[in-house]
Amino acid sequence: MVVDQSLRDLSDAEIDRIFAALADATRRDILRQSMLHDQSVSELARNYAMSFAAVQKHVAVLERAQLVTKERRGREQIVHSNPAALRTAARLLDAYEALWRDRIHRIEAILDAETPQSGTDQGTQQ
Amino acid sequence: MVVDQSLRDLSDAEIDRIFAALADATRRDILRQSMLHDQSVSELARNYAMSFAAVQKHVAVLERAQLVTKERRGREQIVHSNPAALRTAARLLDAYEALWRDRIHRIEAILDAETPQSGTDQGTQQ
DNA sequence: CTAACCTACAACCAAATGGTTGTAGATCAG
DNA sequence: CTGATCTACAACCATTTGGTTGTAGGTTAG
Repeated sequence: MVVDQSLRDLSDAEIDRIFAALADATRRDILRQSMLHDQSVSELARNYAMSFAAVQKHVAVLERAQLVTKERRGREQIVHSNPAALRTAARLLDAYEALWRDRIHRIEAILDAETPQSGTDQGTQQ
Repeated sequence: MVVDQSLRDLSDAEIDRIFAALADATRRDILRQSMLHDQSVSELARNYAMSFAAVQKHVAVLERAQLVTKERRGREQIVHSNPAALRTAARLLDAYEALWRDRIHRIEAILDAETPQSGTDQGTQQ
């Protein structure tokens, strides 16, 4: 799958940017809003009790993390969400969870080796 | 499922802490190490080109995000990973992705309504 | 053209972050 | 007991972050 390859290509800095961008409730909401439907920066800004410039900065953070893209339309800048980056982050977390599952399996394997069954005993030390 | 409930219960601040904790390569590696097997803070610290105190702080960040827990064992503090918090984050990202899928479906529904079939042409203006 | 609107960006500020060093308390080994 | 080890925590520093206000330029409406 192509998804796996994109995971390999991710630099630490890129992953840093994605998670850092997600670590703010306002930005998560902006991302959510822009996933529901594309909106201009000023449309987005009206939803929040902060200045337009602050929202503009939040959008810039999401953009550097490639979670959204901007597209000029006349005097407006339309914010499009980019689900690919989001999916990348989700798959990365899945990979960490897989480590855990591997660990569980390793432990189970050890336990199996220590309690060799009832019949085929500890005779595999070659 | 219990997982869904835990998603509802998550405050913005808790989610902030989880993603912020993940937004640092050293912390992600500490998390990874502690998923492979439980280790003391000083064992973990030997892997990184920074002071023990710095690693201690990173572990504290992971702990506040509930991505790891610490357990005293004699003079050592053993770091255990907590896959539940990781899973929570992954499910949260899945929820965002679901928004996107809903949007696609909404658009498809609109397109279906506008092009009623291939046979019964543009005759639907009531 | 003029006014309103949308955006970009700089300058500034307070608070958080990521690192350091240093000090001190427990615990273990000999 | 003594010394080495593991941890906790404070103080400090540079940088980043999240907010503000202000200025300026491009675009649209009337």
